[in-house]
Amino acid sequence: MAPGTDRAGRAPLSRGRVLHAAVELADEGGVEAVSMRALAQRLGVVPMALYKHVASKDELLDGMVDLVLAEIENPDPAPDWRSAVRARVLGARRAVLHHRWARKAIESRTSRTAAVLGHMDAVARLFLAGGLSPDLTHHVMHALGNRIWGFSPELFEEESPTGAPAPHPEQQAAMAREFAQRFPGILAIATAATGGDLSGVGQGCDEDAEFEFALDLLLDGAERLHRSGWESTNG
Amino acid sequence: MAPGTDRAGRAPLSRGRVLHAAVELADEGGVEAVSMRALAQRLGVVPMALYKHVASKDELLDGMVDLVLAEIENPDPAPDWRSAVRARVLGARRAVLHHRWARKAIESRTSRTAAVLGHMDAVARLFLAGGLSPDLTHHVMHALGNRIWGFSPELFEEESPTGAPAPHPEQQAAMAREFAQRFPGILAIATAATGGDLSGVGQGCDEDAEFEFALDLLLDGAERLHRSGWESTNG
DNA sequence: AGGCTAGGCGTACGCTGTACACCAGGTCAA
DNA sequence: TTGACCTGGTGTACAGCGTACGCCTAGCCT
Repeated sequence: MAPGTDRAGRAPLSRGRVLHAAVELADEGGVEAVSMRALAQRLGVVPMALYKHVASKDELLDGMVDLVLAEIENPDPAPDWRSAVRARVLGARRAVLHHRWARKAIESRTSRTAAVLGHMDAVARLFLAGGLSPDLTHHVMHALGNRIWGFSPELFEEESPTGAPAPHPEQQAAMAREFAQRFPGILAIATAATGGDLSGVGQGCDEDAEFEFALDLLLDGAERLHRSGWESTNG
Repeated sequence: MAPGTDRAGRAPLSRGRVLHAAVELADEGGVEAVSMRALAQRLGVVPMALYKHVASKDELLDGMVDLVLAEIENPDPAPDWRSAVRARVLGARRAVLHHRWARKAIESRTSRTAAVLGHMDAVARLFLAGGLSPDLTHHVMHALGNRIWGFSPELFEEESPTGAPAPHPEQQAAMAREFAQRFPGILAIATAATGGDLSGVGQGCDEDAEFEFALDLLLDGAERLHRSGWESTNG
């Protein structure tokens, strides 16, 4: 019953501690592992204690995203807007890749925290500083979409090592045959990516290359429009 | 106790009926309104009855997405791959816009149903039929990402008519001033979109125009690379 | 000394998905 | 005709979730 006994070795809670613990939890088990109860347990505290430091789980997730975004380092000034944007976005990508859950978390967020707005603002200003019109910048940022956070929508990705581990090679071959018949287009582009090896179709994508390809495609387009003095048709 | 009395006017359940009811529910209240219990109640049935027709809620959502995708009508054959892809994607967009929840549902889905693969395959084949190499097609489809479903990542969107309805015009003005100071880039591109009117910043985006802009930007890029005989650097 | 406040605790509510056992009605074979 | 079997709807129950509300204690400030 000595004061402080049962709480020995436990620093007092704080918003920062809560957020950092949540990030750790997510790093280990993904966003879905972050529940108020699990988080509280990790902090040696009762669930409701957390609410003295975050208003709700939504706000908790916002804070976690902010923490990830804070990892984005300001890149060296670049000679042109093209490479400046590129560097900033790839910087964001490093931060996001560092936390595998961040993609899903960012996509699910609906409110714009200061950190989120900050990054968007930074990107926008790089375009504007490069001479692009606000109008063109606006459209281009829409076109970039979530890619300003450094990730692409995962069209092909899969994560299904669950259930049937190996449904007989024979049966598997049959499925492959049916797949080839029904979805020849997908098969063609999937094998193109792996150079003929179609085991784990679409699994062998080089995500980094894919991301940079798309980013450059978009920036190329932006540059071309900018140079040709593009103006929005409704302006 | 006459047979069939308590079930009068209730057609027997079926996978189709379950799925359609779920879609209606989502149409009215969004995906988050679709719970097994709510769905069961709408069908005048006990929750567990649904599990005789769908394996799990995940599978239910898959089925709902399939239903939306089935609304995509095959467009008339186009003279060139460019407009063929464009037509198909805009067709998907019509279907997805018809169900406001579909975007979120598609994004959240992890497994690829036949309908999903079918659409991806159709798009891929349009590229291939147009003469694009499988390799380029693969990259371009990655670059298109979720846009092949007809929607862009919603960078700016918001839906927060909750809570504080009007935090005093004076206070609002102060917030606007602070916003302008901290995020001048965002402000610039937002006002560019609305032509100077900054009430409801970023809210006045013409989503359709924005989508087509991005789509054309990507297709332009693809066309250019195709014409210049692009080959992937790692091939 | 007395009150205020910040912060952790405990209980409880309503919601979620779904496992498991049961049971009525229909079909089909013996 | 009888009994087995399958299909599909029912009921109960469980574990987990976010969080509203009230209590209690320690420290600070007047």
